Amino acid sequence: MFLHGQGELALGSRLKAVSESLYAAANVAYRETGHDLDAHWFPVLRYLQVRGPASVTEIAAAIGQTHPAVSQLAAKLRAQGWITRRADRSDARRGVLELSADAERKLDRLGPVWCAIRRAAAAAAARGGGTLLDALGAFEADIASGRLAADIRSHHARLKKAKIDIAPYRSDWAPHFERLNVEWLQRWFTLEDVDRAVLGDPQTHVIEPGGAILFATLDGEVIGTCALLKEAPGVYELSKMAVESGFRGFGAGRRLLDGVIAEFERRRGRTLFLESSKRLGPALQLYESGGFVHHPAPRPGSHYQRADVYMVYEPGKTAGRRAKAAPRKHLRVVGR
Amino acid sequence: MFLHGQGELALGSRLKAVSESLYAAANVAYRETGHDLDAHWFPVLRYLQVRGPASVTEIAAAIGQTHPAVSQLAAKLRAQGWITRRADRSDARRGVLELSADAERKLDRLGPVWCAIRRAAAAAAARGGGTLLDALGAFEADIASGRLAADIRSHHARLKKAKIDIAPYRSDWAPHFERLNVEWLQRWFTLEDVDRAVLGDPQTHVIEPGGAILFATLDGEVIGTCALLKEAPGVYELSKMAVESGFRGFGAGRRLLDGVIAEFERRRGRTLFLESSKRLGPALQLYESGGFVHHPAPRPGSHYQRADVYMVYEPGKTAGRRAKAAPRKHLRVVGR
DNA sequence: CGCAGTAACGTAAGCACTTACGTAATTGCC
DNA sequence: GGCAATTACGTAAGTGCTTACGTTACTGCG
Repeated sequence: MFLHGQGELALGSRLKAVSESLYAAANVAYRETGHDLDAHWFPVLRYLQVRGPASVTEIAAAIGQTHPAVSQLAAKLRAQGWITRRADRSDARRGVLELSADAERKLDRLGPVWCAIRRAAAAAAARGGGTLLDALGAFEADIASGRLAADIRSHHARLKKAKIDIAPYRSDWAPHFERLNVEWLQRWFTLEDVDRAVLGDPQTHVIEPGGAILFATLDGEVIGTCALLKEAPGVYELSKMAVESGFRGFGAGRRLLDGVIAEFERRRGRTLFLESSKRLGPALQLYESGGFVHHPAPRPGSHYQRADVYMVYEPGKTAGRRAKAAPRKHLRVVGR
Repeated sequence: MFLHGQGELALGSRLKAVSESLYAAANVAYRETGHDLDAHWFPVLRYLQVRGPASVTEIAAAIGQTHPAVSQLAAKLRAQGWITRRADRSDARRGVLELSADAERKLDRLGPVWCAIRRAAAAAAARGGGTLLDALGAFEADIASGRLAADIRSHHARLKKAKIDIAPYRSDWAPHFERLNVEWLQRWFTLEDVDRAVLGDPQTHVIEPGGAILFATLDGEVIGTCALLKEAPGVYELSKMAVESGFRGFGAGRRLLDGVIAEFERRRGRTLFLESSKRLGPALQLYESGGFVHHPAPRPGSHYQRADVYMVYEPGKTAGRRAKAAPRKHLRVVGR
C-alpha cells in the first residue's frame, strides 16, 4: 500500500483505518457469538459496568471523549433499554446513568468474547515486533487476511469449551489479586487502609500468617480470586472474593468458595467467618448456599467500615446449596 | 485514563483518538510554518505528487479509502485550485486528477515540515518501546503533554536553519539512491532494466568502474542524489539525478550538479554528457545553467528508451548560470 | 446576600469518512 | 456483434465523533 512508504507521515490515516477495522472485527465477533451490541458502546458500557452509575461528564472525562458524544450515545442506549437515567439529588444539573438489570446481565456474560478479542489483538500487535509502525503493519496484514477475525473465533471457541480451574497462590499473580479486588472495591465502596495493605502485599499479609489465596482461571486467564485469612489460631476469615465482571455467572464464585472452605478444613480450623455488606445481594446468596449463616450482631472489632453483614460457616447448612444451584444449570453449560 | 486499564479491548477507541490528535498536531505545524493545507489531504496530495496524475479509483485503492471519499475530497480540492481534472481520452468514464502548478510548487516546499513531523512521531513511538500498547501510551502522553507539538516545532526550526551538504557515496545509503530514483522514474517513465541494475547494486555498477555517487543531505536527512558514470576512459555520464519531492527548490539539484562536475574534473575527464527527456523542463534548465549544451543529434547507442535529449558539458558555458540563479535568491534563503 | 463565573448538559451543525445506489462507459464471452 | 457483467465515479444518506452555543443550576467571593 502506498501509505506504508510514507512512514510516520501517514500514521494518522493508518491508525484511523485500523481503528475502524478493529471495531468491525469486534462487531463480527459479537454478532457471531449472539451478543447484540456495538463495539462503539464499549467504553461507556464497560465504564458503567466496572465503576457503577456515573454522570455524563464523568464518563466523558474517563474515556477521553467529549460530553456530547457520551450524551448522544446515552440517549441511544436509553432508548434501547441498556441504561437508565435518574436525577442526581445533590445536583439538579447532573443525571446519573446506570446499567439496566438486563444490560448488567448481558455484560456479565461477555468475558469470553472480550478475552478472545484481546488475545487476538495482542497476538497481532506482537507479530510486528519492535516499533509502532511494524506493529501497525502486522495489524493491517492480519486484518486484511482475515487472520484477526479467525483468531478471535478460535480463541472464543477455546474459552467457551474451557472449564474453570482453581489454582493456589502464585506470587506472579499477586497483581491479579489486587486488580480484581480493587475493581469492585472502587465500585461499591472505597479502598480502606486494611485493603491497601493486604492487596499490596498478599505474601506477608495472607500467605505467611498461615492463610491462603485461590485463583479461578479459564483457559489460563485469571478471572477470579478469594482469600482465606488466618485471624487467630483456629479462626479464619473468608475475604477478598472477586470475580471479574464479564465472567460472572460461570460458577467461578461457587468454585472459589468451595476451594476456600476446603483450605479451611485442611487446616482443621474451628471458626470460619466473613464480613460483607447488604448491598452485595448475589454474593450473600452465594455465601448462604455455601453453608454460611447470618449472625445477628455485627462482629465486634471489625476492621472494615463497610461491613454490615457478619456470617459464620456451619458445615451442616449446605442443604440449600443444591436447590439454589439448580436454576443455574443452563449457565454452567454455557460456561463450559 | 480508564481505557488504559482495558488493554487491547480499548485499542479501537485509543487508535482513533490518537489518529485525530495526530491530524491536529500536523495541522498546527502546517499553520505555524505558513502552509495552508489540511492534514487530511495528505494521502491524496502526496500520491499525486509522487506518482503523478491519477484517477479517483486508482488513488482510492492506493490510499486504502473508498472512492467516494476521494471523489468528495477531489471536488473540494478542485474548488480550491489544488488539483485539476481532465478527461481520460482512452476511457470516458475515468477522469485524470492532476496537481495544479501552484500546488506542485507548494508541496515541493513541504519537505522540512514533513520531516519534522516524521521525526517527532518516530521519537514518540520509540519512547514506548516494546509493544503496540506501550508505543500508543507513549504517543498519548506526548500528545497530552504537548511534547509532540514542541518536538515538531524544534525539528522544523533545525531543518530550516540547516544547510544542504553534499556527501560522497556510503554503502549504507544505497537504499536512498534506489528510493529517490525509483520515485521519479515510476512517475515520469518506467523502470528500465538498465535502471534496475544500476540502482540495485550501485557499488559494482557505478563506484567500482571508476564513477561516483553523491548525496545531498539536510540535517542528516538524505534528500537527493546524483551519479557520475564512467562510460569509457575519459568519458563520463551524469545520471540518476533525483531530489526528493518536498525538498525541491532548496538548491540541492544545483549543489549535486556542481559536485558531480567537480568529480568529473578531479578525474581529469575529457567528455561529460547526459541524457534526459524534454518532459523534464526544470531539470533541463538546471543542466543548461550548469554548463551543459544541447547536442543536435540523439546520442548514438543510448541505453535509455526515454532519452530524447542529449547534452554535453562545455566548461566555458557557465555564464548563464548566474543570471538563472538570481531569481532563486529568496528560495535559497528559505532553504537555509 | 447577590451576582459574576463556572459546571453540567442538551441540541445543532459540521466533518471525514462510510455504505447504498444509480448511471454511463467498457469489457468479456458465446 | 450483441448483450450481460463489470468498472468508474458521482450523489445521497448515514455514522460517530467533533465544535459551537444556549440553558439551567451551582459555587465562591465581595
